[in-house]
Amino acid sequence: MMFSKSCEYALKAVIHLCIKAKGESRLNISEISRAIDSPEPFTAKILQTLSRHGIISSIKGPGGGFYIDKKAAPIRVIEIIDLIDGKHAFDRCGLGLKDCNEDRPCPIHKEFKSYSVQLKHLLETKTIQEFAKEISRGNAFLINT
Amino acid sequence: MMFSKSCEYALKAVIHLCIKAKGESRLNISEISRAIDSPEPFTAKILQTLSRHGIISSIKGPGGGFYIDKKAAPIRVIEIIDLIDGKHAFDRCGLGLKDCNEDRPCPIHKEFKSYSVQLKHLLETKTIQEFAKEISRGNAFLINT
DNA sequence: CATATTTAAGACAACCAAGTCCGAAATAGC
DNA sequence: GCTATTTCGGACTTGGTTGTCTTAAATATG
Repeated sequence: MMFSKSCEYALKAVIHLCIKAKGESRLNISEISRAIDSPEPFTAKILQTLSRHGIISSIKGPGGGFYIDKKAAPIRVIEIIDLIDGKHAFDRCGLGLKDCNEDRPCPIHKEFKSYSVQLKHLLETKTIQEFAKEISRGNAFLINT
Repeated sequence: MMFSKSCEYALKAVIHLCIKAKGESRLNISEISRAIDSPEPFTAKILQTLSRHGIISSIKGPGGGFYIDKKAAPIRVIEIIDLIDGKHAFDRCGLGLKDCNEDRPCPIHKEFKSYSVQLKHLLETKTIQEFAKEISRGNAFLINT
């Protein structure tokens, strides 16, 4: 697994919010977890974290729920990964060395580096909104049939 | 983390054996775990698994230990990963979907696929012996300073 | 203001990977 | 054959991630 379960749910949830709750409309926890096929209370925890850090917004009380602020900038995929899984979650040494670098590389360093550089660039430039658009168009999906 | 701790230790251990215990000479558990900086009893478990599946060889008793059969074919990196972490450990869906494919992709499927294909090819063609050579030449390392 | 609805927060439980321990089996050397 | 050494195998412990539950806080509505 590239990312933790928490991170997978976070990515799916924010993508779904971008489609269904941009601006005025809101979605509550049960609607979200149903849409992305995730355990409801666990999803609640993750949504709270995302909200606490300002990646998504929330409103308590009747008619409340979670939503994406219309005026907010597009959300880069890397922001969610850094928040949930920690920085450099995906570009650590393949053999687990703490200090693996060009000067003192592990044997698979060079090969892995070329991938993680590409991957990092992808995650830093791609936005959740772009993914949401693919879903809206029916070109991609968040759950299995 | 790309691979499990078990898999990291397995890769390091087999690389080390390729350097120090090819043919007649053997290394025991404490020598190996010291060389690759891993917990001794946990490393023992992993070496047993590798031995049971014929990736490395072992001899019990005084002067015994683990070694790489000189006559055995070079060990492809993928063999160790498949054994320890299970098949397709590294090319599962980035969002955790069970059935994610071209026909019904998750939004990050296409981008991830292009990496996992490259990575898979690398792991299927690179051998432990090649990595061992890099270590022997002083161009790569298995532990931090 | 009372009530229903919804998120917030923290404690708790279940699960799995990581790591330990111990007795059994094999074997080399005396 | 006895002893020391070493791997083998299984049971056990620990720690972190995943997932649940319960109570509190906020707020919309009548």
